[in-house]
Amino acid sequence: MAEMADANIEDAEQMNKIEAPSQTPETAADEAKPATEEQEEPENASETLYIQNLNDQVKLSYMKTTLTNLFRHYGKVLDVVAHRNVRMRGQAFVSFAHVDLARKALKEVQKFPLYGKPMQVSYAKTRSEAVVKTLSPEEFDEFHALRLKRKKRSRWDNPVRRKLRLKKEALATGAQPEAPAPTAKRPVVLMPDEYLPPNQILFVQNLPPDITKDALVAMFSRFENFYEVRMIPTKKDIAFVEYADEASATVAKDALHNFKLDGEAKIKVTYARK
DNA sequence: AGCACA
Repeated sequence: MAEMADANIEDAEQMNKIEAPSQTPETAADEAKPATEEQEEPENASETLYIQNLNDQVKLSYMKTTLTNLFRHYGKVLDVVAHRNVRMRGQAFVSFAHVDLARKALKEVQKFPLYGKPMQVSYAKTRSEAVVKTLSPEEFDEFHALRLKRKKRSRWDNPVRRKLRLKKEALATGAQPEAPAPTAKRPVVLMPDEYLPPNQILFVQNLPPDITKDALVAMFSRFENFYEVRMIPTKKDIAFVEYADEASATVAKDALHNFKLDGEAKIKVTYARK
């Protein structure tokens, strides 16, 4: 346990040597510090991570769940906040109870390609409500006592909002299993098929089990730049269909996704995992 | 690019 912590600190220092922003001393005292001093963590570290470059095609609730699951590897996730308005889309705030957890998460998840886009992770500029609430309940209560006095039945305190808020609080403080220390350098998140990045290979699911390869070829070769259909002997309800390029695959995918083969169940056509 | 929640 102690050894692990030490190893992490070393890692953090090595990372800083490569990636830490250049120091800009603000006072003469800072400037006078010996240059031999060890690299320090950036001073802007926060319990909350600010994430940019998220795929805004992904439904917000889905994105929040994914982020919660992704980041719970590093400690209890207090809250995930994201909005879809113009200014805020593609961004999210993920809160932990300790800066150390955030630091480790930042380091390991940086550039992680979520839904096809590398996450850009930094620290939030201000403290999150969820963090204040857990780390300094008095401060939180004081703030809210004031608010409630001012706006008894405002748009932030009507029954609908209240229900939403309670749900959110349940999520923030809720019983998330204590996460074990991460073992892999990169976290493993299973991407839903629908959100996989483009691929010249398509993944076809929910095929009727008696479908023949010829039937599939007939169906998919109607689209330009078709290359081949591959089936798996043991799994008869799925197939892979390859095209010469992503654009061609995309045309076929869009045309055939949810297509009813026997007037029966719809087939599912998505990009294959790379 | 863009730092919210209260």
